Amino acid sequence: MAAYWLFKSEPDVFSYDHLVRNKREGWDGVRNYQARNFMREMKVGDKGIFYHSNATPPGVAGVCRVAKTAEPDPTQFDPGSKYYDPASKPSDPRWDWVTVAPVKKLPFVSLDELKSIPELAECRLLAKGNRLSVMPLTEHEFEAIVAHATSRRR
DNA sequence: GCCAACGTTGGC
DNA sequence: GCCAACGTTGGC
Repeated sequence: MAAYWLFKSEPDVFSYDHLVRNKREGWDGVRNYQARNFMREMKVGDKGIFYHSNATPPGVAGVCRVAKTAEPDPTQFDPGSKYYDPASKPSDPRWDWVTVAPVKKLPFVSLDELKSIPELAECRLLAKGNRLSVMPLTEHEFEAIVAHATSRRR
């Protein structure tokens, strides 16, 4: 059964349009164990909401999918990378990435609008102090976001 | 730029 | 194992 996820990215660094241009991308730089463990649960074909954080305004930009399951994130071994982790050894990698691909760009839904969607009342994204860059969504939450983005008048 | 939230680190 | 210090995230 397919699962649903939310991926955060700062659009100044990597936006949904970048993903569309690149066709697929390793989701690098996750250095949080909880987020990493979620990525390890992902299966090919799982759907994701692509969220722009640290943006003006922040919000949802599109739908993506998991194109490849978790494998070691190579940036952890690259001393020139901002994601370099000297404590991680190739023989025992600490951090993984998954490969994601674009599915459909959505009309932008700002964080303010997300807060108004009743189905998202329990969503971790909207919880105070939430900093997880990768988190699970229920199918219900996923569909509510897509429906909100695509059904409203523009 | 500020600051609240929260994860990680390291001394003890 | 506790907890203070520190770093990062992310909304504003």
